[in-house]
Order: sequence, then structure tokens, then C-alpha cells
Amino acid sequence: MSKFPLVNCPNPLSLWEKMEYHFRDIEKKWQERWDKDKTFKAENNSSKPKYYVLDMFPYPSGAGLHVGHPLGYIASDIMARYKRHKGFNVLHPMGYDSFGLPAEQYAIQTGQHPATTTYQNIQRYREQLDKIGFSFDWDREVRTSNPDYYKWTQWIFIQLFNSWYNKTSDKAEKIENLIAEFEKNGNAKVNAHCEENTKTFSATEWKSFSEKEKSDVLMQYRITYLGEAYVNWCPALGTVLANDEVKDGVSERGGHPVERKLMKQWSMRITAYAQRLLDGLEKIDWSESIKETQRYWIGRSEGTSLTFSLIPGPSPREKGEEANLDRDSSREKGEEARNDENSEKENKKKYFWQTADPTIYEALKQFARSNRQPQTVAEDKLWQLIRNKNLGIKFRRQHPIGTYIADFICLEKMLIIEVDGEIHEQTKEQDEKRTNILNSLGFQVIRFSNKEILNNIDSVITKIKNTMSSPLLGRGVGGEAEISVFTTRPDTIFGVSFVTLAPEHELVSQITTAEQKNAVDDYIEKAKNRSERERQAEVNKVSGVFTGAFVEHPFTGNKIPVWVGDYVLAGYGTGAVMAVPAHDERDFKFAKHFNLPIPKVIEPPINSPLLGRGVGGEAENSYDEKEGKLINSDFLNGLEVKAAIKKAIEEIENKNLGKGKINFRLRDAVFGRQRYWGEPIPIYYKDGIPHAMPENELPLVLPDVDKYLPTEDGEPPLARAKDWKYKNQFDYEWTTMPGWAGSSWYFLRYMVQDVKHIKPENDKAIADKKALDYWGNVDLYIGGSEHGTGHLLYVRFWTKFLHDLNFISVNEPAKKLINQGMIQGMSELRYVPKETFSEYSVNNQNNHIIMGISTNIDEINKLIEPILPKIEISNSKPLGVTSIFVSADLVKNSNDYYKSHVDINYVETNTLDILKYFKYKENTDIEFYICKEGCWVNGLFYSYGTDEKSTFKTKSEVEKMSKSKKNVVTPVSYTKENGERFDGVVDSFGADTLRLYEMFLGPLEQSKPWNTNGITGVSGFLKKLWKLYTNVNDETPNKAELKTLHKTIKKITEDIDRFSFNTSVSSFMICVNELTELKCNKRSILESLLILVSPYAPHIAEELWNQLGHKESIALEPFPMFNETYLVESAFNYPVSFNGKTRFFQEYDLSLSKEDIEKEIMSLEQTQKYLEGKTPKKIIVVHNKIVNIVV
RNA sequence: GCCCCGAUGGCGGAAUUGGUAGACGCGCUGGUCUCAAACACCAGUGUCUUCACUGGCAUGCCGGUUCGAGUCCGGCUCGGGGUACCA
Repeated sequence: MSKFPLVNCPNPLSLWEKMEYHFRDIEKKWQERWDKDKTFKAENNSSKPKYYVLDMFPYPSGAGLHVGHPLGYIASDIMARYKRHKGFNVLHPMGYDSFGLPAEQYAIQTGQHPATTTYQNIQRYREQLDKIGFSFDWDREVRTSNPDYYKWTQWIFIQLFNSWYNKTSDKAEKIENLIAEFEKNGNAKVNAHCEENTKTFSATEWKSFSEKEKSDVLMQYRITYLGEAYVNWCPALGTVLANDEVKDGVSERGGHPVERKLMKQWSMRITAYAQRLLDGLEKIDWSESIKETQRYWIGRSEGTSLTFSLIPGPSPREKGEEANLDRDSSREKGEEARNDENSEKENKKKYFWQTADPTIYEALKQFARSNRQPQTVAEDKLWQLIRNKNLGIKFRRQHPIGTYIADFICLEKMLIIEVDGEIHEQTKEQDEKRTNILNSLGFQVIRFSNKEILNNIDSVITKIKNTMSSPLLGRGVGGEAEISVFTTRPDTIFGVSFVTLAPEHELVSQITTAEQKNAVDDYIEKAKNRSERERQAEVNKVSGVFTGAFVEHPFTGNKIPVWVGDYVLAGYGTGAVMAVPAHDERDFKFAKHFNLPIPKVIEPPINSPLLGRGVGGEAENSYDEKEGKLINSDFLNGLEVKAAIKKAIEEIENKNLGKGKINFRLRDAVFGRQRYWGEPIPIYYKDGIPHAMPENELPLVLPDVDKYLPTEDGEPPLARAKDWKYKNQFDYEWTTMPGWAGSSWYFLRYMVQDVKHIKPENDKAIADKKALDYWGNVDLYIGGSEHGTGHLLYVRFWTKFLHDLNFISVNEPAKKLINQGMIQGMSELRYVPKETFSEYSVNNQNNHIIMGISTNIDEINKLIEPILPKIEISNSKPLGVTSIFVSADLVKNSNDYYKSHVDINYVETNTLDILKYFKYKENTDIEFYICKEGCWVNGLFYSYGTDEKSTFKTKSEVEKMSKSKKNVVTPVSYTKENGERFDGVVDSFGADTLRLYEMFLGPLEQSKPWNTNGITGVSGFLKKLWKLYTNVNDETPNKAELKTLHKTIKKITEDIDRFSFNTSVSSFMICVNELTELKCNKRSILESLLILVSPYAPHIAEELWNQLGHKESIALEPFPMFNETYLVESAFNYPVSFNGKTRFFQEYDLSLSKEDIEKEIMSLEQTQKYLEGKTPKKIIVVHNKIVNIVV
């Protein structure tokens, strides 16, 4: 007997009404029930196996959801519900990445606190999400902008600050261990991933360091550190951006220009993890494209370092003399001087302190002597510290140089120190000139103000020391200067014809000869000011300048010129390259441009299509392939490239010229943002030394500010916060964390049960150790591929770090990752004529309108002309630039037009609803819509003659779905402020239909345009499904019904396991079609079917399940088991093909052997017909598959 | 430029290991129901040939492997995404 309550209803009409599928009521009812019963609560203590399925953190933007967002959520929700049926304890949480730029930009514009708008946006998101029926455990919801969440983000920051990377153990360790080692042995034995130029010190030295010095040293080791780096500075946003936040030279959010700037910034030593991040990719099941993107981003390359020694130039004294005594001295003289090394050395020994211009020396001497007496306090303070070889080398004061007198000078190092008083600001220009001249004499000049010396003498001395330790300083006097390069092609060493330095390379200013000084300075200045965007736009434009210096080829001893070129990047390798133009495309272009020699050292293989490449000056291209034999290369001659690389590295190492080395493209991540709406960095400054806050004082709550803008001094907004000081006296760090901070560990926070209601006193860790161990990492992570080099790399980095310090047991955040494809929008475009900018004026009732738009397309002119006098423009409308649009059916050559987006809500099958458009039009422009029979102006139609009203046609294009393209389709209805209503799929067809349809569109990972055309198909399917359940009985199912069911079980299970959700929707349709055909209304079949459907269309499943008499939710019902026996067939209808072409079908019992079938087939009349009397060469019988006869 | 992915009817797509190409849905055509429309239901629908039977051609293009290729291999074309001088 059926438990269906309405079967015996006496009134057939009301029965029919009740039987109707009312998705609105059903969906609302079950969404409320799930929420109330906490149906999808995940348990931290469970004997069940766990399954963790996670969606990428959404940023709750003001625009709300569009149909692309739920795509991934629906897929993950199906997975979550399926796994519950399969007996797993499923963790399926949702939360918000709620710090970020858009909310802050909005706050700047409106003055509203970003927390307010963020809260509103979240509310809206939540309402929309709820309407789609997701099975999230909302008690675990997190928001990165909540103090109880970012408390732990700050805590992780402190752990990173208090850690260093030990290369020997290959993991992060606590900084205390490092300090202990420093105290015991200094840093000589420490094998750390740290700053390149870290100096060696002993334990005694360490102990003698001041607190500031110790802090500076540790900063070179800390995993999060304050360091100077070139950053992407965005002046419009007033902040720095990470590499992955910059696209095409403009900021990803907002599209503002970005430039390079050297700044002191909090950074993360992610580079320490480069190799592990690379290796880890092998062990995770992520999409190949993401892995590939990460591999490329990490950019490992094996090669070798190699040192070129500088050939000493003429001594500075000589240069000085040349410059002063013989200004016209020709280049040849310089060459001679360089070649005659012996005499030069003698000169140096005899006269090197005689640096003054001899013509005015006597006068200068007097002046200098008198100057030495009355020193300022600052000058004296500095002098006491550097005199008498206190810094290990002799300094002189008030020493005449050329026509100047230097404050302090170290002649051996060619270093001048100048001390400026308060007048400095006014005399800036003079000082610069003076510096330039001193530079051109070969001296380096560093300047300090009196104030600096008096207030911070330590850093002054450090700066002097650092400058002096630069290897190039004093070259030609006593120091041995070297340029180190990194190369992956040491085999081409004999093809080196020049060396190129990055413009930012520290040696550039020091090695440049006087003759080239101006040219080099100009070039560097230009390179510096070129924005990142220009640099990218001009990738193929060669630029560079000769420094005048030469290095010696380490094997041939040849003189090799040193150039500066911005194709060399300062941040990669050593910032210098050995240029092998014949075998490197970039070097080749450079050499061609500046007419430098292109010696060929590799002969491509005989059969190579690139044979002609890389040969001398006539060649069009370099030969970059790693194949061929070495020529003109001394000991490498005759070797294959790969062998030559090995051999070359050996030789280089033997001669102590360099070492085999691995370089990474990956850079440390800049962490500080000059913004308000982010996590405060838990650091305060005491005597200029940064200190981490004690962990037990977290969170450091984001303070209120009066404005969300930088201060007048250019400090970040947090500098505005009143009385915001640690212990009321120490300044906090004013920058905040970037968007990726909170999202780099959120998957761990979801492991806290009931995180929304946890009491602060119970909140003792990022999550319970037991919970962390139980949930481990994410089993399935679904999100967009745009996070490939940002979030997905950083979250792996932090996971590995937390693992190193034993906070968590896993070292990857997610085992499997799927990128859902983008759902593109169908944009509607209006044609706008381009051509020249001819002005068109309309004189009408004293209103003079300038149409700032091209109208010189004759046809348009002709069309508009007769109606212009008729057009009435209301006086209340402000005059402005007028736009002209041309209907698509009038457009002959689309190249004559620009295209302008129009909101798709006003367009139906390429026809613009002009009246509706003008009703809600938001701008005040006067717009002309030119159609075949007339012209629409601001909602009124002006006919060219006939009375016919004609329509305005648009052009459709598939594009990214975005607000700016006005092609956004929302899943949920909404009403705009102006009263305009937009219907969403959920409201017109129901959430179950939306869920099924989004899956039905195509493979999850593929991009596809959104088109509602097919939605009636899935909607109809649900109605058909509903109908199946009208007269359910308890009869025993027959063979056909069981076959249909089990075929479906098999298919659905396989489909879910390979994330092929589109094909399962098809299978459901087939199943329902077949059961309808069979008139099946048997309980055992239909109940199983409901469970199969429930992950996809949960509301209808719950409702029917309930109507079948079940009290419990369907959510935890065991998934139906597939039984092979129902699908076993006794016979198979073989397709019989001849030479691979199917001709007819023949059924045979499956027990028949291949030989029997062969015999049977040959006896058939049809076979003989297709054989046309010939004897078959071969007969192939594949059991249960096919028969093929080869003729 | 480099890397990754893709290309199948009018459209979205299916074909999981090489074995009946075009499942399922949309759209379209015809029909039933209806005063009519919508809904629902039934039938047809790759293309060319033919009244029909039949046959030919068909998975971006060219070639190969195989009894048999949408699927494997080589070369190209086009489209989408990522990336940007990484030595």
C-alpha cells in the first residue's frame, strides 16, 4: 500500500494541484529545515573516515554573486553530499576573505568604515548562497577581518619572524637555536637561507655587537624580515603590490599604473622554500596547468657562477690629469695608458695622494689647512671614529681633489665622505654638480647630514664600512675587481663577446670610465624612470650603453667590454650576464643593435632546420638550441653541448672561477601594504629596533582612523591612529598585511568545531592539535586557476612552514585541486563610428550641442541630416558630449567602428529595448541611436520619412563575465535602487534546476559561455522526475527496471569519481525517461533513484523522500550499491563491419566462441553480399564488441 | 616569443581502455490536445544523393601507425588561458 498521503483524495483537481512540483515552497522549507537541524554539521570526533572538501575563499564584493561563482560551489557540494552518502564524515565549510582593496577604495570615496560595507556584502552573499541549497557547516564560518581570526594570522607572522631556514636540516627552525649558535661559534658554520651579503663573524664579535647590530644581523636570517627591495609601487593606490597583483604593468584591482621603487618592506623569505615547493608538486593531484604555472613561476635553472676580473683602467690620478691638463686627450692615449701597466703601477706608488689640480694646488692647500681647524661637532665625532685607521684603513680630512676640498677621504678606496650642514637643502644643486665631478675623477662620494651623524652614528659607520667592502672600490689602486655572472650555458664561454650589467647593478657607477660617465648616468636615469609598463611594452626595443670598462676573458685573456642594458634584470642571478650573442636571442639582438662581434661556437646538427643561425654578422637569428657540436672553443671543441656544459663547469671549478649553482626565478614576497583594511602587523619599534609583540597580547586590533588615506608625510593610514602605541610609548608598524595573508592558512581554521561560538579563553591554537591531525589537509579543493601563482603558492609555503615547526602534520594544503572553468558572459555591443573627430553642431531653440564624435562617415551624415532640425533636447538636460550609436544591421565594415557595451538586461535577441533603456539610463549624455528608418534620441523616435519605427540591433560577443562589460547574469533575483528588477534563475526555475543546469552545461574544468537557452530541458526533467512519484507502490521490480537503475548507479558513481558532473545529469535524464517508459512506480527503485539524485538536486530529493514516509533527512542515507548481475546480458548485437565500415548488425549468444561467430557470420547471406564474391583476408572478432571482415 | 588547454551537427555537449561517431538537452520541422496560445505528449532532425531503397562524405587541416583512429604518432592552422627579456 502506498504511503503517499494524497492518493485517495476525492477531488481530482485538487489532487492535481497538490501533485504539481512547487519548487519555491519545497526549497524554502528544506533550506530552513537543514539550518535548524544542523544537518550538515561536521564532527571533530568521529569514527567515520574524513573527507574535506573546500571551495576557494570568496571575496565578498559589492556586486554579489554571478552565475560563475556557484559553479565550483555546486560541484563541491555534490561531492560533499555524495561522500556523506558514502559514509564519510564530511567537512564542507565556507567563509570570507574579507580584508582587501575594494572595500577600502569604497571607504575612501564614501568615508564609510570598510567593516560596515564588508559586513553588508557578506550578508548579501550569504542570502544568495542560502538560496542555492549548499550543505555548508555554517558554524565553522570564518572571516579574515575578524580579530578572533586575524589574531592567529598575526601569531603565524610572529612564528615566521622568529624563525630562520636551516639548509642543512632543510627546514625552518626557531631563531633561538640560531642565536645560541652565534653565541657559541659565530655564523661561520651556519648553513642558512639568508641575505647574500651576510658577513662572517665570530662568537666574540657577536657578543660585542650592539643590540641594533644584533637585530640587523638576525634580520638577514628571519623568514619574515624587514628588507630593502625593488617593489611594484602603485602611486594611485598608494601601496606596493605583489608580482601576481600586477598584470600588464597595471594593478590587477583597479588597473592603475605601477612603477619600480626601492623601499624598505616587510617581506617573506619564500625563496627558502623554492626547491620544496617545486618538489611537492610531484606528489599532489593538481591540474597540470596549475602545476606548470607554479613550476614556471618558481623557475629553477641549473648553471654556474663565473667570475670575470676587471682590467684595471687608468689610475684616477691620471684620469684627473687627463681631465684637467689634457682635456682633448684622445682615446688612443687612454688605451696606451691601460696597456702600459708597469709604468702605471709606478705612477700609482709615487703620486697617488697628489690629487689636486696642480694649477690651483697652492691656494687649495692654504684653504684646506685653515678648514681643518674649526670642525663642527658632527664632523669631529665622525673623525674620531675613522681617524688613525680605526676602520682598518687610512682616512684623510680636508684633502684637495681636483679643484675641490673633500671633507674626508680614503685614497686607497677612492672614497669621499662629505658632511652637510643645514644649508644642504639650498645647495643641493651645487652638491650634485660637485659629486658628479668627483665621480668623474673616479671617486665615490657618500654624504651624511650633521643630524644623521649626531643621532645615528652606528648606521653611518655601518654604511661607510659596507661601501668600503664593495669589491670594486679602489680598483686600479690596490683592490682586485670582479664581475660575477650566472649562466646556464657555460659551454658557450668561448662565444662571449661582451658582459652586460643591469642598470641597477652596484658596480656600474664604480667601473664606468670618466669618458662614459655622462652617457651611463643618462641611461640609468632613463631606465629608472621608465615605468614597468613601458618596459614591458618595449620588450623588443634594445637599449644600453658602454661603460668604458673591460674585463678579462677567464680562458683566453681577451679584453671584453662591459655594457649596461636593461634587458638584464637586477633581481635575477647576479644582475650581470656573459653575453653570447651567437647563441642567445637577447644577447644577439643587443649585439646586432650595437654592432658587437657575434662569434659562433656551436655547429648545429647537420639535419637541423636552424643550421644557418648564429653565424657571424650576416645571421638573422641566434642559435639557442642545446644541440650540436662545439667549435672555436679550445678544450671544448668537438664535444656535444651537454658534455661541453659538464666539462666547462669542471674547468671553471678547477680554476676557481665559479661554482655549479642553481638559481630560482621566484622572489621573496613583499608582505607590507601601505593600506588600512588589512591585518595589523604585530611589530613595534623600540629605539629603531623592530620587536614582535608577545603572543599572549594578540590580537593587535586594527585601530580606527579619521581618514583612510596616507598622512601628509606619505605614511600609511595607520599612522593616523590616535594614541596607538605599544605600552603607550612605542610606535607600531604602520603597514598592514596583504590580502593573501589570511587566506594562506584558513583551511586550518575550519578545523575548529563551532568556531563562531568559541570563547576567547578556550582559543589556544590555530586549531586543536587533535582536530588538525584528524582532518589533515583538504581532500578536494575547487577554485579558479587565476590563483595559480598567488594564493596557491603562498598557502603551500605557509603549510610547509607550519609543518616544519610541528604545528601541523601535513606539508601540502590540498591533495587534489580542480579548476572550474570560467563562465563567460554574452556581451551586447553597440557600434560607435570612429574615423576622425569632426565636430557637428546642432542648432535648435538656442541650444547648441557639440557632438564630440566622428560623423564623417558619409552615410551616417546623410541619415541624420534630415532629422536634425526636428530633434528636441530638453532644457533641463545638461549639455555634454553626445554619443552616436549605429544599429548593427547598418554596419558594413566593422573596422570603422568602436564597440561600446550595453547592459544585457535591455537586449533581447540582439534588439535593444530603447524605451526600457532610456527609462533607467544613468548617465546624462545625449545619445543618438541611428537605425534604418530613423533615429532615436533620448527615447524619442525621429523618422527619416516613413512612419515605420525601426529597431536598434546590437552585436553579441562572448567575453569574461564582469560588471564592466555589463553582461553579468545573477543566479538570484534582485532589485536595483531605481526599482528595476532582474530575475535570477533560482527565482524563475528553482535552485535544483540551477544546480543541475550549471552542471549540465559542460565539463567542470572547461570555460563556457552562459546561455539560458537549454534550461527548460533540466527544468522539464525535474517535473518528469516528480511525476514518477505519483503512485508509488511496494511491488517487486522487474528485470528491466532493475537494469535501468543499476546502469544508472554504475554511471553516476563513475561520473562523480572522475568529476564528470555533466554526464551524470544526462544519465539521470535517461534513467527517468526509461522508468517513465516502463511506467515504473515501485518504491525500491524510486527510493534508490532519489538517493542518487539527492547530491545534485537536494531539495526535490528531500521532499519526495519525506513524502515517501521517511522522517529522517535523505542526506545520510547510504548510497545504493551497484549490482553487476542486473546488467549481465546473454547475447550481444554485433556490428558487422567490412574494412572498418559498419554494414549490418547480427545478434549472437555471448557463450559463442570467436570461431563459432566467424563461421556463423560467413554463412550469412548479407555477408556474401558485401564480399562481392571475394575471399576475406582476415576476420577479426572482438568478444562483446565488434566483428570486422577485411577484404 | 614561450608554456598549457582546446577544436565533434544550427547550439551546449557525449563517446571512460583504439571497436556502432553524434548519447542527453536545446533549437528547428510535422502531428495530437486546445476556440486559441502556453504547457504536455508523439514523430523526425549531421550532410550530400535518392520518391524510396541504397550509397557517398563527415570529429579544424595534411600525413602516418592499425583489421579498425574523434581517441595513438609527426607536421601545420585557428581559438582560449597563463607568462613576459629569468641568462
